[in-house]
Amino acid sequence: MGNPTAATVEPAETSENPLLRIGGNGYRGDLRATGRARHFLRDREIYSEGDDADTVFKVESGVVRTYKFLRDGRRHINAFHGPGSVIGLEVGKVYGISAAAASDCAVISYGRRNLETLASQNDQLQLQLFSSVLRNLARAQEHSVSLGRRSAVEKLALFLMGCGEHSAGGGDILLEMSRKDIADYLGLTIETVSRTFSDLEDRALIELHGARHVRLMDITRLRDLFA
Amino acid sequence: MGNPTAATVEPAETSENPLLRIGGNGYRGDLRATGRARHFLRDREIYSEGDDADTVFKVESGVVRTYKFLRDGRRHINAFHGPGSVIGLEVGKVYGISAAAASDCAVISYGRRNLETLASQNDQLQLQLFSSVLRNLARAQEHSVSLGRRSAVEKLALFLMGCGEHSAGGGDILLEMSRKDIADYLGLTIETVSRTFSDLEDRALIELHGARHVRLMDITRLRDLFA
DNA sequence: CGATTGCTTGATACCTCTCAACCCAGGTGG
DNA sequence: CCACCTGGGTTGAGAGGTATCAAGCAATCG
Repeated sequence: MGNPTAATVEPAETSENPLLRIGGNGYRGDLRATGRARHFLRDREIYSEGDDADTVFKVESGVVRTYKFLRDGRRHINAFHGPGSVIGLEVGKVYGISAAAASDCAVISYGRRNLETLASQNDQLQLQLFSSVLRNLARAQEHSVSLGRRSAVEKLALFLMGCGEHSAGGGDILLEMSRKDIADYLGLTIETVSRTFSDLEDRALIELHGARHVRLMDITRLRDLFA
Repeated sequence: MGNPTAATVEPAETSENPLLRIGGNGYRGDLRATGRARHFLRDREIYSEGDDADTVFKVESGVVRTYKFLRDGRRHINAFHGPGSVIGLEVGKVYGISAAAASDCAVISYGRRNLETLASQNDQLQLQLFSSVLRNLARAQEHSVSLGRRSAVEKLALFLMGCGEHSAGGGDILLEMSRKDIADYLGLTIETVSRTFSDLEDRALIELHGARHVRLMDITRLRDLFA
């Protein structure tokens, strides 16, 4: 951890995660089933909505964003995924959403088929995948509430608090993503995000040291902002 | 089907669903593990955020809404669940969201423990549960885009089209839910929902015969509304 | 029949978007 | 080393969409 990272990114859970151990000590099956380490530069596409969903990914470091486009170009970011998050699991043949690197990041990719056979033989792995999806769902539900019912300040305060929880400490946050990413995640425009940052700074709730470095100055009042 | 139902409600899938067959032909295990049929009147609570998540439900008929409250009373409805939908599966000890009957409805309840042991012995059931969660996630993601990036007309048009897909046909819809439910689902107010209905009617895209009975008059132009 | 509840409609306020200018840091090339 | 360009971020003015507050209407219920 210690990784200044995105909001609502889940804990690393390195210790008890079977996916990480596949191919490591203990596993004796087909080697092709093991994950393959891959790296993506910032903004590089990982998979795209509509593509054949033949690969599942687990984030190792950095932040991945999953997102969708409307026909007229409006974009919506559904989630930021930090270390430990599993993405790319699908019911159907194709991905229902796109994924790209929000920052430079490392992932492990697994062939869907291989993962499926592996999982059918390994209850713990199955459970891991299941809880991972369940966590993604819970996060999506939580975020929906923000999108549907919260104001710009509330959204941003909540977002920053989320980032703060996973960063090293002291309320110092290094944002991995651009203003546009944040806007598309919170259902706002860049301008409103920027203005809201300034607003929070005027109220002395945060300090901005450059666009990407935020310091949370008054956690209590920040928390009060979103009831 | 033929059941005039909610938006984004999934197909009944009665034929190939193991959950439905538990306790029916073939099953030989502990009887307490089988589902118990239950009925809920409109607006009756099924489970509540924070409660012990010891029961899983499968909707048989009617519509269930899952929702959350903010401290100040604002409500957000995350989804409407029609026949075939499974709700109440959780990672943690407690429910992360509340569920209530949006219309009178019938559900089958399963003890979590029982379901878990059952699933560990039954691959097909496991797969069913997994895909059910995955479908819920996909729906949540799709809906997020609406909440974050669509206008009131777009939201409502999309909602109505979703309802239409699952209703008997001919573009005749009987809404199971109130204006407030729709508003809280789409991230709007009752007034805006009402105005938008009237707006669509003025444009001759729909006809209203009472608040709950909607007829889609121009599917093509309705679809054009949300790009 | 009056009261209640859910829905519609109107007037106005407010929040966020849109369009536009500006700033700043970083990179390039003369 | 500096002029220039570029892209991301900030700020401003005005427009527009949705919320808010308030009134009215229809159906339901006691």
